[in-house]
Amino acid sequence: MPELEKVYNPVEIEKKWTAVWRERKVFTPDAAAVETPFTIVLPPPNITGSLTVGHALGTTVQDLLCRWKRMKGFNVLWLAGMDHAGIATQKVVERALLEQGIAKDALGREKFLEECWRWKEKYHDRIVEQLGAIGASLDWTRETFTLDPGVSRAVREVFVRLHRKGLIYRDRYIVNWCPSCGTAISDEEVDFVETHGKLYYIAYPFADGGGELVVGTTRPETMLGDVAVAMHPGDKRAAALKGKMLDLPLAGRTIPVIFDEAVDPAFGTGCLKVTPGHDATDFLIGLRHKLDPIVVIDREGKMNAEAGCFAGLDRREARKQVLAALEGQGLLRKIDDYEHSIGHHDRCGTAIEPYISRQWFLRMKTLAAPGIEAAKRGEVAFTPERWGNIYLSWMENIRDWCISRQLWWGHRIPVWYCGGCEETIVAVDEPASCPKCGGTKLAQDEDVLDTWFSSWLWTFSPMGWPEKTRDLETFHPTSVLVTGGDIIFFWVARMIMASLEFMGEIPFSTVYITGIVRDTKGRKMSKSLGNSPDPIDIVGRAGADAFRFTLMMLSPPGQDIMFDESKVDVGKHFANKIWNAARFVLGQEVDLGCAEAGAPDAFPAAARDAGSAALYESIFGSAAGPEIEFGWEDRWIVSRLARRAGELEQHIETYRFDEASRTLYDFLWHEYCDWYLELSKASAREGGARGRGAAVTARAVLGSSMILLHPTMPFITEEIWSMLAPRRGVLAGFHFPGIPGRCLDEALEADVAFFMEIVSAIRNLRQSFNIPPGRLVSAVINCEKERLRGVVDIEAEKKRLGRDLEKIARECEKVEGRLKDARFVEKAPRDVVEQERNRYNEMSDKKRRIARILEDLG
RNA sequence: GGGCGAAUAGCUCAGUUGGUUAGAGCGCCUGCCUUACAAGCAGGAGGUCGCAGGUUCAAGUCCUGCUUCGCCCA
Repeated sequence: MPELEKVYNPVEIEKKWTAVWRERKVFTPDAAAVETPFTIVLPPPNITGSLTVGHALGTTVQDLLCRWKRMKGFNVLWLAGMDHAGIATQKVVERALLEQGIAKDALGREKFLEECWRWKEKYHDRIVEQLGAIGASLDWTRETFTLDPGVSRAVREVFVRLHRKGLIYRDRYIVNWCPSCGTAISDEEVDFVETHGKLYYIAYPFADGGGELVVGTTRPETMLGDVAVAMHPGDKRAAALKGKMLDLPLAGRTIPVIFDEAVDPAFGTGCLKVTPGHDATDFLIGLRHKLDPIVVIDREGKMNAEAGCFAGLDRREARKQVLAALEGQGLLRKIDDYEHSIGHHDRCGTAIEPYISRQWFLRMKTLAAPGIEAAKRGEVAFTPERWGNIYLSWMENIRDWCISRQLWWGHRIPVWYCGGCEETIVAVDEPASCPKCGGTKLAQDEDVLDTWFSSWLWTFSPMGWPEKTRDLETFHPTSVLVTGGDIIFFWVARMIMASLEFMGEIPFSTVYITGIVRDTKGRKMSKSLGNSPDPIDIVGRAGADAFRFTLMMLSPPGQDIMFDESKVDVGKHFANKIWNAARFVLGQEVDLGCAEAGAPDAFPAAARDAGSAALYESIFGSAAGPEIEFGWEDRWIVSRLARRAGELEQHIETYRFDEASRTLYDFLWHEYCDWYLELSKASAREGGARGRGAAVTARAVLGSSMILLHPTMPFITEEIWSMLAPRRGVLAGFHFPGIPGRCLDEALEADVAFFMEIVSAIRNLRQSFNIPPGRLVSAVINCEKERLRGVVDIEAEKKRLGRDLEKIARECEKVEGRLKDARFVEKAPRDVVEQERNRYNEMSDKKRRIARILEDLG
């Protein structure tokens, strides 16, 4: 037996097993295998940077499920991959280049893309390293990148099919425009930020000279693009104002007064300036009233020629100058403080500019319908359930998806325009010539697709779709999707729609939504904030197992986690505890006979009936030598093991990873180490048949614990397993039949629980009577005061017992009152009443005992 | 404005369909280097479960209202 370090040192051990697993290809499933498949696709991390603690949480959950299922005998595929993350990556590469003094536009599209690919390689390798460090049992042989040719082909295929169906269209429309990134973005990419702003009241004089209308606006600079002033048709002033024209100040134009239901009569003065070029609501009003938009702000957020003397100004500067000009003309009536939400680009924080431009859109309503049905029928279930409602409410109010982006990094839109006849050609592969005029001057659309337009195919595009592959047949639909609630709209909902549309089946049956990992200030841990420790550093300091265990223990479903690295100590201590238990068990010098090889027949039948021997056989293949005898404590711990194993299974199957880790922790630390191993030391000292019984049990229970714990703490369990059962192969690939049900012994467990209570009581007395730990005491405690005087602080003891007595008397009264209440006896279930009676008897007994001791103490 | 989540020990959190004296880890106090583990062992202190009502034989748990914090949607 090798000498084991006193303190568990994970670094070398983790490195070793990572290599062994890779070498043995434990995590690469065979699509042709007959076992039931279990599939998870890794939410492809963005290659913008390295992973955060939040990723570590999601990865651990997935790994736990995969390892659990693998040991249960499933054919497990956990698919690895990464996302090109269009706008996010383009942004970081742009910034990195700028730091070297290189502008993106000066570099040109080709060169810039080369830079992006270089970036991708670097962070790809980093992420692979990180995932490996936390023990992810991913299948890297099937690894996919969202810009891989196969995926790209799938993306184009999808675009063409949707276009053919009439679901993809191109239109000039008002979109969310990021002036800083210079691209359109989808509604989902806009974050609304509550802002202290102003509401400006501006007077628009009537063109015929009589009076004025005052409009309230938060964006005075857009007035230069006003085309009307709108009021609610029910407004009292409506009749009088019909057909009236207004002079638009600063612009030298006249605009009509119009009436539209969309105006909120209670807001401001009830008069709304209509600016279709720069507001989504106004755009729709403009359409309804056939008013052409006037655009006054350009794509960079500067005023254009339409803005007259304000042309060239930044939109913020323009606001100041417009207000000053209005003030000068005496038209600025009032300024109120005003709290409102302003949309910002979620990637760069720039205030969004509603902007009219020609973009590609995807009609979502028809795609959403089957996705809504699937969730309502329960074919796709969310955990925790409430996320299902969030998904449904979004799906039911779904809007068209703007899928084109004015970026370089991404899937180029598969559309070509003919220079000869202006024909638009939508095709999977680049056409050689125009099918209409035969011209060869074809130019591909300059834009790329939204990143999510490739990730929404993620459950099937990496498996080779649109080809009918063996992988697709075996592993689709996938089993569980593990991800954060923040990308339900971006990703989860769209995957459900894509899979139903193109595969004709759901992408996954369960969506497990993890909590969000926050720092101690409550901020989400993110790359951009830079407030997440690198998982690799935590692993380096505490070990992957400790980190994983802590994450699982800290994450009740649906709750965010306030993470602080000091919390990992729980896991670190636990790993050390396990290590030392193993050190103790493996160090016991007991002759186990044919510990691993040899015939099980060598066992006496009686011994084989005992749970621990049966267990030993089931794990190690055969059992110890002929002479073996088990004690009650052996049967007890085996019974506890069986019970805990059942609880664990229950918890994992219901995604209660916090409960699962607690179960393992309590069992191993308290039941196995604190009670069982301590009890078994006496039997071990006895030696002989009894000693062997204890040793076999200690090993068997440790062995099964390693199996049960492996999905949570893969490295340390693998290491201990390799010492415990060196000929049984790697634990990661071990199929475990489960703990035999006959190991359970309820009566024995109850007896031992009682025994434990007595032992605790004696320890308590011992401590309060200051009896040295080394001294053996008789279990019959004599409380005659004369003998105790001098040894015991009698006053302190009396005080303590007095408190106990008070508490128990109070409780006793409560129970008594309950039992005397006829309504309780009549209405409460029989067993509850019975239980209360027993409690009453027990407590009044205890009350008498304490009172007697107090009396004895004087 | 609508929806959702949270409020339990000094700190971070459990407490699944209402039913023993509300638990854990950390921190704190006391005693122990008991030959697996001081990252440990044994014992202990500490909570009117955010507030106010209600339902019930019985409420941390269910209902209503309110307060504070956080998130999502408009």
